[in-house]
Amino acid sequence: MTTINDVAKQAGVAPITVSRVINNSGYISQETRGRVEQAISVLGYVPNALARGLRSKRTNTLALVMTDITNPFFTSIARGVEDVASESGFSVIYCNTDESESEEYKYAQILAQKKVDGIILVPACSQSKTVEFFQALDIPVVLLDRRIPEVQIDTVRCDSIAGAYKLVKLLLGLGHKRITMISGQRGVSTAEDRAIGYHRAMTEAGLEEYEQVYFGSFTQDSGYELAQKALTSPDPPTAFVGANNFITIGIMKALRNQKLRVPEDITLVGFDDLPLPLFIDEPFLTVAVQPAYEMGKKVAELLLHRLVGKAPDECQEVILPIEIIQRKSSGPVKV
Amino acid sequence: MTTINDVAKQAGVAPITVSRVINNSGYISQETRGRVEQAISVLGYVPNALARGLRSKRTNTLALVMTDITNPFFTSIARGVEDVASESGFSVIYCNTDESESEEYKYAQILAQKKVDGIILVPACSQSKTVEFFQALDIPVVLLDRRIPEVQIDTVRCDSIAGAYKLVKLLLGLGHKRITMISGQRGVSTAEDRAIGYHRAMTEAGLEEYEQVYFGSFTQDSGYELAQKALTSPDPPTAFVGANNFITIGIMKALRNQKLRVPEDITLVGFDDLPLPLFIDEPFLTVAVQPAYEMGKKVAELLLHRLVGKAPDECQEVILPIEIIQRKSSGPVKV
DNA sequence: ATGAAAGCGCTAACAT
DNA sequence: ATGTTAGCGCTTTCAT
Repeated sequence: MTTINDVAKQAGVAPITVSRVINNSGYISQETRGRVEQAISVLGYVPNALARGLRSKRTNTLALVMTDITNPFFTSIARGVEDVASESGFSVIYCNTDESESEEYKYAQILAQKKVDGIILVPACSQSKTVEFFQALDIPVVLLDRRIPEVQIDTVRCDSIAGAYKLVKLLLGLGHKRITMISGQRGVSTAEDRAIGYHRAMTEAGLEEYEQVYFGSFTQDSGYELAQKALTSPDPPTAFVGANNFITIGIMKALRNQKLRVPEDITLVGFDDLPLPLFIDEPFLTVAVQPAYEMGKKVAELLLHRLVGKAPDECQEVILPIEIIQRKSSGPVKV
Repeated sequence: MTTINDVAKQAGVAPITVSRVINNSGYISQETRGRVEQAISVLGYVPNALARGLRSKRTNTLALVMTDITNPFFTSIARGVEDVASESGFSVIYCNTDESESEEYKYAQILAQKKVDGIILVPACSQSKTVEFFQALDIPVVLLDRRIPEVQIDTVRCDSIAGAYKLVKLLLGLGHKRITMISGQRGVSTAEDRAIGYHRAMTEAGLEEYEQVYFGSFTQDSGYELAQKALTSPDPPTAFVGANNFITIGIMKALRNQKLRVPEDITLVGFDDLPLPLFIDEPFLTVAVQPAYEMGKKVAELLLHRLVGKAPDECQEVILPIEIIQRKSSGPVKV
């Protein structure tokens, strides 16, 4: 294996000079730089990141720990993170926890061992000890998408309460009263907050008696099952709100299954769009859209600022806007 | 930061003894092991993977370099790789090249620097110098999904020629003659092979004069544009074959755009299914399905065997079966 | 069953 | 503008 010493000999300089060339640090004469670059190229030298990291205590690596890498919402986020990180010379390690605390813990161990410089975490649940684990090791962490109450930590997310509130308001405006929300896991802030926003809108409209929220998980299967349950209840809803894209698709399937047409027979709205490349039909769902790519960019920027000490001491909470896109799936209540 | 030396002092042993405990290597008395584990727990010690890798020359890390991480086909592959790797104590670094040779080169540099133990590569093109780059550095590489001619290297893929052949045979059996294939990039084996399989079936049927293959890229946009072109040609096809899932969706959109119903007005088949969670409609496309998850498992197994020297010296080519799933989208030719 | 010494490849700190 | 020295945290090698 070619090392920095081999390059140094080949170029007739000291190893530290080679180091300065490959790091663009310190003063190097044009002439010396040329000789070193020549030697690097001749020998096919590739710096050893392990040695660099061990010595310098920086790996130029971030980690993005997500709960579901198959969800296009997170894929878009990942692109945003990657774009910003790579522009600053950082690489990104992607980890998928599948909403499991134990998987999250497993990755926390690995990432701590690998000495990544910073971590972007979508916590699997609010009780997660992962943040404290990293903070104890002095590894900067930033939360993404979901908040954890009672912990001082940088967070980039959207206002799920407001998003759900607006979505339900829209339904109320269409005359709906029996509105059912199908949400994600209890103990996950986005699932809880969207239920809170729903509750707020319903209460304001004096419709407490019609309130119906099901908690499950952010998957199609869960959405399907809970929608089935709601549909077979004594007083089935005239409108559904899905707390994320997969749940909403699950609800859609349940509706199809019951031969209910959207929006002719029943109304359906949800959180998070699906990207165009995956649609065969024209997009027709009325949705609350979170700016996933921008969330990824923003969270990476925030973390990178932290790393170079450019961020203010107190922790920041960045709330990005949710946009309601009204399409065909939301119709007036049928009588 | 807590190091192995701190743990050693705390436990009253030598650092090497701590090393043996955390690596489960060599002989350790139960009593010593207990004291060391106790010390590790008390101090919250996390081993430094950089130091370990630097010294031991193994990082227990694989890389999976893909061309499009947003494609569910690759997401499934990634799961297969992850499952096998993690079972063997390896972690996986995921890289997305977006079909770009220069991105591929960029990641090659990073991965070589990080000293990953082995690499699974979906080459962006057949002329890629990436394989030689890694081989020169003695880093094991295995190709996935796409082959590179004239290079001796382990490969796990499906038989695209046979898959396309079967798909076209099916169309011929339905009475179609004017069959158009929309394929991916020239110079990518899957794009070329699927065109070859098409050609073979058409030739066998004596339909050379009807042959029409468009090369573009494996994206929805490309599929859309090329399908538009084909539809506005003097002699438009009665059936389309999309060379991957995104292309097929693009074709579908072009058909919608022309108010053509599938399969009543025109037939559409393609490669690679879309996973159920993303479907709102019941799946209705007739497709040639590659066993993505198994491909991922298989390629990871092959690479891990290479790493421990369990694989035979000569390189292996594993060809997994393609399954044709016939659904509603393929109908008889309209007269 | 345990330990001592050395060194992996690099860069921080301090010269010159 | 370039070099010397030392050491990051660990495991290999060789002892005992």
